[in-house]
This record gives sequence, structure tokens and C-alpha cells, in this order.
Amino acid sequence: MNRLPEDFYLRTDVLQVSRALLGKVLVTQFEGVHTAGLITEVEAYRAPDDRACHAWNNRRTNRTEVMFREGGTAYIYLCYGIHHLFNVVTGPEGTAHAILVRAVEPLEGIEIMLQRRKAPLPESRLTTGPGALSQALGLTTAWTGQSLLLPDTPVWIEDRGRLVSDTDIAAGPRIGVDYAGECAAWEWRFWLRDSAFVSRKK
DNA sequence: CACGGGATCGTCT
DNA sequence: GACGATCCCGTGT
Repeated sequence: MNRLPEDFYLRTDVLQVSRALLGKVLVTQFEGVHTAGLITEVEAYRAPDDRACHAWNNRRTNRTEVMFREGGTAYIYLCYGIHHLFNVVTGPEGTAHAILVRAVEPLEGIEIMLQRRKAPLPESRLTTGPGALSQALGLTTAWTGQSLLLPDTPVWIEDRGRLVSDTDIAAGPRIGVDYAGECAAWEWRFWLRDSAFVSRKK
């Protein structure tokens, strides 16, 4: 296991970290069950200037407090009362930057994922979409604030040597942030261009 | 394939 | 009291 180190997350440019996250492997292990998926699609959110960010204008609330923590922390919140959306906090403590993981390619524990999701599902839809992948990997809001760095955490991210070059990465506007004014046009969504495991076609 | 609606609840006004 | 960084299913084409 080659868990990403603190330095990976502490970089100040959340867009750079977002790109670097593509091709890494998101792993969960709890109650004796192991699942893993290769990260294929992400979105960056960045306070204070980004209106689409929950912590826009550096707004601190009970929910957003986690976003201000040190990079390498999980930020998970409930969306539409149903979906648990998983984010990775980046940057030093005091800045509210986070990366939403929108899709992964299933690697390990696929039978478990099918059970957690609504089987039967085609594998192409098992973990594509932020709510879908969280359900497949067993990620819930119970883990918001959880470290990805400490030993024996239930969730972490690994580097397994998959090489991703800039030409492998496509960028476009983020999904579902039309309310965010001009920020909605920022191309802060990144995905592996050739992956079949992306939440929506371009 | 495109579109529309319902589910469901924590969070903030 | 309104609404959301979503998803699934039904309907119509």
C-alpha cells in the first residue's frame, strides 16, 4: 500500500492537486470489507473567491468548518437528503479548498459494490457520479472530518504508479453549479479523457 | 435519447 | 421554510 503523503494534499493550488488526483486509487476498508476505485473525474472548489464553494467568502458554519482544516481530511456532506458526496480537503489549515470526487473506475470489491448499490447495474454505472460512488464505496457523512493520512483510517488514497500526463486530462465547467454566477463557467472539472467511467459525456 | 418529476433531510435564512 | 456540488425511473419520441 502506498498511501499519498501529507505533502500531496498540502499544496496551495487546488487545481493542481485536482489534476494530480486523477489516476490515484480511492480505498475504503471497514468492518472487514475492502473496496477500491481508480479516480477518473473530480471538481475543484475554492474559497473565498469561488461562489460555488460552500465556504464561499470564507463563510464558517458547522458544516464548512471541516473545509478549513489541513489538507488530507475528508469532507463529506449530504446532498438532496439522499446522497453522501465525498471531497478531499487540500491546502494548509485555514484555507477552505476541497476536491469533489465525481467518479471512479471499480477495481476491488466489485461484488460488494453491487450489493451496496441497486444490483443489477452495468459496471459502467456502478461508480460514476458523486452520489453513486459514495454508495458503492460505503462513504457516508459519518466520516466527515476523518483523516486520510493516519494509520488505520477507514478511507484513504493510494498511488499505484498509474501515469497520467496533461494530454490525458480533459477540463470543463462543473456540474450543477448554475447558481454560482460567473464561477459556473470556470473549467474546474477534470476527467480522464479516455475513461469509460465518467459521470457525463462532454 | 431527452425530458421531467419525486425522493428526502441537513443546513442556513 | 426553501433549497441543494444527485440519482433513478417513467414517459414520449
